Amino acid sequence: MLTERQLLILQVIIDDFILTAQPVGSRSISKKDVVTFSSATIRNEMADLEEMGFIEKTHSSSGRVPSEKGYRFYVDHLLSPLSLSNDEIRTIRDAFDDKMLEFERVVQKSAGILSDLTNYTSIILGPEVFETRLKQLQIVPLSAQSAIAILVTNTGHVEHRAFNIPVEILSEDLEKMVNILNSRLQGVPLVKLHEKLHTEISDLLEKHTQHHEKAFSYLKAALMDEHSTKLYIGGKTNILRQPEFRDLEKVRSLYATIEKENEMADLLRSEEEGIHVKIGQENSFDAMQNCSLITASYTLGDDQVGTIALLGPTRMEYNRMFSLMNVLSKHMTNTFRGWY
Amino acid sequence: MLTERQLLILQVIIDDFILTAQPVGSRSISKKDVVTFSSATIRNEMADLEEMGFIEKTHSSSGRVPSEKGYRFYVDHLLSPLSLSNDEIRTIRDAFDDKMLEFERVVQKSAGILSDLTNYTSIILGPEVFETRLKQLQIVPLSAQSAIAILVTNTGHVEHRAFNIPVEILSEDLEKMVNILNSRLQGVPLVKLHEKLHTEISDLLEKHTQHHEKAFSYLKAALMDEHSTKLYIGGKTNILRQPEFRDLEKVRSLYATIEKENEMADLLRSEEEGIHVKIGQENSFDAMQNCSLITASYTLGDDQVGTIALLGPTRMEYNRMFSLMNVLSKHMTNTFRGWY
DNA sequence: ATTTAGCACTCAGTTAAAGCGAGTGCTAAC
DNA sequence: GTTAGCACTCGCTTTAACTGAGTGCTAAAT
Repeated sequence: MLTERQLLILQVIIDDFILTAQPVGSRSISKKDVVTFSSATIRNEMADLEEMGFIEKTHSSSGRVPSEKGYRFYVDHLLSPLSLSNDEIRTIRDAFDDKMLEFERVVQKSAGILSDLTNYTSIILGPEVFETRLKQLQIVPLSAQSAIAILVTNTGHVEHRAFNIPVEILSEDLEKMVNILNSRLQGVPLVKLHEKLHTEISDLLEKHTQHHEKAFSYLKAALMDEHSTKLYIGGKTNILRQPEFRDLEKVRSLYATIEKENEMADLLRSEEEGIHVKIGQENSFDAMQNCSLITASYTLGDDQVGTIALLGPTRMEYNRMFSLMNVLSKHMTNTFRGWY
Repeated sequence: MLTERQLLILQVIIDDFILTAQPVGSRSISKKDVVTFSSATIRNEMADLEEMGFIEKTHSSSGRVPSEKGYRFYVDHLLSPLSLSNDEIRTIRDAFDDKMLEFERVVQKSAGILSDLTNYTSIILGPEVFETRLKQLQIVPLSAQSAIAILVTNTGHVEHRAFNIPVEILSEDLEKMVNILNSRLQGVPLVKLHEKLHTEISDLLEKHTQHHEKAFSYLKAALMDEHSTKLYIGGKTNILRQPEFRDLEKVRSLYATIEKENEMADLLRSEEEGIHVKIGQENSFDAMQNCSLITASYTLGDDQVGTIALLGPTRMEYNRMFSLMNVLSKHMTNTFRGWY
């Protein structure tokens, strides 16, 4: 177990390193006024802390740098909650002040705020689509040969897709069909739309002419695209600000990782509710070796959970980040509350 | 005026530098088998070319590097048209093979292809919205208090916006209003929508109850957002591949410039039809000092003109880029042909 | 038994000097 | 007009010396 003094020293080292990104030496620790003992004593303690694996040297005669184990301990035990500055509070409040009524806008804005306030890269994952249901289907004819199918969900999400109208189909037929589909499919969860379409199709075909078959297949193709959960990313170029990413190769590989939308989404999805951190190696991706990923959950409606995440170097201002993400996720949840 | 030999030497220097990014020396030029004369002769000629401002030294005893004037001359007079490789042709053809019916998709895909094929950053500007007209307005009620306004244009573009329904308004009223608006506004150019709304408003108010006023103002707010021409950017991170952007500060400032959507859009908009290059200083932005911007126009419908652009270091493979952008813009124009 | 002062040692980083090599400009011969 | 030859330039790379922040260890002080 760590003594009080070791705890203090570890805290000072990590705080200092987070601020300066420079290895911390015994002398600079002894200069802090919370520290009353000499640099020699600190050196002894540091040797112990190093043996226990909380800190490391970058070379034999360098100051100490937190190890991942050190960060983990820091996050778990040494984090003093930090209250946000007035500026930060104001920024967030103002952003949520003007009534936003669309999920996309809220999320986009949140991602922007988070990355601006932190200088890291923010990633927001929408909630699972399990619960999203079809609200209405609409067809807007553009010309004799083409039309746009518009799909509106109960969450206010709108998807649309242009498609060709086979020549033999009249616009009244199309309209009739949409009416039927609407009456049958309203309230159906999007994920079940495909299967439902298949079961409904037989009814429709019996009742109507063969022309419907073709129009229907077109319409289906138009609507059955991906309803995948999208990732919203903010402050991508902030990565370039971090001294640990001086190396372009690292930046490149990190970008490559972030851009794998599916894998990123899976990663975020797998997080539990509440605020969590994955430090360095705890992240599965190689390119994230020197990164920490802080995740927090927000709630949309009663039970749909989404994730906001912050990607930065392991040397992050964890306590400020925690406060920020906490406040932001609450704002998001509040904004969404009672929407559906 | 330049002699044949000087032209040849200039050509070889620029071709070589484009390939290697290294200053080109007289000896390496003399080794090419199109070159029959000795390095000493070449040195003399290079001295002349330098005096005329077509090439430069990076230091007193270095090989030569093309100056911006050199690039300009090269682009204007020395460019041998290059036919694309089969791979490139296939990539483009395949991409345009599956019938895309939405402007956004086509443009997004084109930007992707262009940046993938070139390893530079592609920027595509949509056509002016002058001609875009309202096709249909629709309201989908989500709940008693909220609804989504959907606006479809004759170009198949869909915009939507959620808005609150004031308590005193019934959904029938809303519906009635949308019907009226549709009958009045169909075919109105989007840019005139705002003014038109103001002239129509008096009619409406006379004919109907005061409640409409409030609903109308909400609806108006929902629809009157920006219909600004969007920029589609592809291969942003390709910038990092270029050796001239080893310096993170340059990358940062270039990103900052690109992300100023409005200024970028203005820049592209100001280009004339056809293919053009702006080399280095010819670009107004400071951050683009070492960059060239190649622009090409495409046509949508009969007269709406948009711009595709390629941003890279001045040391670009101009001839390949010209061919690519030529082919791509034609493909785009073809795809759009007869849509509206 | 801790704590601390003192000192030898380590090592990244900086500076300075030396050597290398790609390239030039000039001159004199072809 | 062209070319071979040669002295010269200058960015790079290597090597060596120096600096300074920092360590570990020992012995004295508390």
